[in-house]
Amino acid sequence: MTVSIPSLPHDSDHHDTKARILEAAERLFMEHGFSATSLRLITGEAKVNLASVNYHFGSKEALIEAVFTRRLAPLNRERVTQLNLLEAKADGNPLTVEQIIDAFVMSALQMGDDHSETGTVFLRLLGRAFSDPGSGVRSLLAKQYSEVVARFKRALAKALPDLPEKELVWRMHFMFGTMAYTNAGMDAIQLISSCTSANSDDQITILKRVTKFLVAGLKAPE
Amino acid sequence: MTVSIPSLPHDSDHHDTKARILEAAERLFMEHGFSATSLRLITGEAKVNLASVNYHFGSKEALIEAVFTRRLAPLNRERVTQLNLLEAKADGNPLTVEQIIDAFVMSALQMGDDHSETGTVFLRLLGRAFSDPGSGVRSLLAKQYSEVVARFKRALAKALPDLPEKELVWRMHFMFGTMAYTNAGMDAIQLISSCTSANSDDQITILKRVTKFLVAGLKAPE
DNA sequence: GTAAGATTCAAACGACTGTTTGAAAGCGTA
DNA sequence: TACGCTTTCAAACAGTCGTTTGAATCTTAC
Repeated sequence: MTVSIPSLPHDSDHHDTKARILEAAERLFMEHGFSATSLRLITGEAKVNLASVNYHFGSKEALIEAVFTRRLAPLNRERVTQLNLLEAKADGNPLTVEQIIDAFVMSALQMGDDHSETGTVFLRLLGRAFSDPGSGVRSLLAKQYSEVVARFKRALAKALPDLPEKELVWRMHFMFGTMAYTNAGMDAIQLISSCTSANSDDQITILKRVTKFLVAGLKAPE
Repeated sequence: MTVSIPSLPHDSDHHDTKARILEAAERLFMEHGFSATSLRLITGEAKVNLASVNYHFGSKEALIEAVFTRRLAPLNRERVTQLNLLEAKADGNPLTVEQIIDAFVMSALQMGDDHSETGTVFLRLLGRAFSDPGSGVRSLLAKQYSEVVARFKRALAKALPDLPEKELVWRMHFMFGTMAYTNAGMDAIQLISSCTSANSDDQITILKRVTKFLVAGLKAPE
């Protein structure tokens, strides 16, 4: 069906079918949500046959899981690595809350840079998924996040020795909420800004802002 | 089709069709999302005929809007009222950030009490809607929120005179994110709490926690 | 070359979607 | 009772959904 060039030299921009499905799905899931994104839309955008998603992934549900595991696993591995690095450098001394949150937030940024534009797309998708009720997405996220969350909880407990555990758990919950929403609705900032002056900032500035916000919230006096 | 009692005395628990649709829709939208909730599921749960939703509301999209406007308008009116009350009592003196956030957060709680259980259902639904990409839900929320957001932004700017406007806008953005996520994922707290000790708190305790978190974030030093 | 296996393709499957229809039923009023 | 109006109802509409199928095509190795 390719009319213009019968056989371009299987060069760049031609990923294999599987990867093209993953990329199109990632972006479209972010734009329209999971249940509102049809396989026909995905395969149409990826320029692959409809049946190939079932051939390569088995089902739509499995495709959703594949979209997440592809990016989430490396991201959370990086986060734990960064935290380990910090603690090794601190040599027993407790880290500051700033350092810990920085390790968590900025790892996401690095992933964003690694994969250029597609990384930020995934970050927003991640925010969406956290509040998506359907299917097994939530339980999948729980599994993928349980390790890194436990790790950061331990570090934060050491940095905030006077904060009861229950209080810490809730504040981490709020923290995840802020991040999820910030990622998901980066474009929705216009909802609350009458002037459009806030849009000109790049992602790193925004992440520094959210870090400052989160650190203050976590350190709030009892 | 009602087998047990042919004609119960059209007494309590029989709202009119319109209200029963709204209540069933509110709960099911929260549980499964918007596009994943079919009209047949709603009308089945509400025990009304399938066609009645198109008869009373016109379309599914219009039903979604009706679900929101029914609760959001009074809620935001209450928020503005509370803020006006505080400023009148302060007699020209600037309010504290605590007072302002309290007015915003606790108004939601009052609505939760007014309608008993259904209020909290709507609060979670609201969180969902904020990150729902599909349809015109977002733009509807923008319209419903624009007034109250502008009002609280003005109050916060007076309470935080040293904070640049752009910074304030972003911190309000984070604040909305935290609240949306807290409402949406109250059940998802188990994601990050290995022990299930945190679930026993009632809603007012949680809201006091989130208020403390938000106030600290908003007052974070530049 | 041919055969075997992996992959793509167009077409169709049954199930489900939101919406429409026209008749049936309820209901207040004259 | 008979009327007009509102509301309910079962049935069907056209369309989309995820998935399956079997043949066509590509790839690799002998």
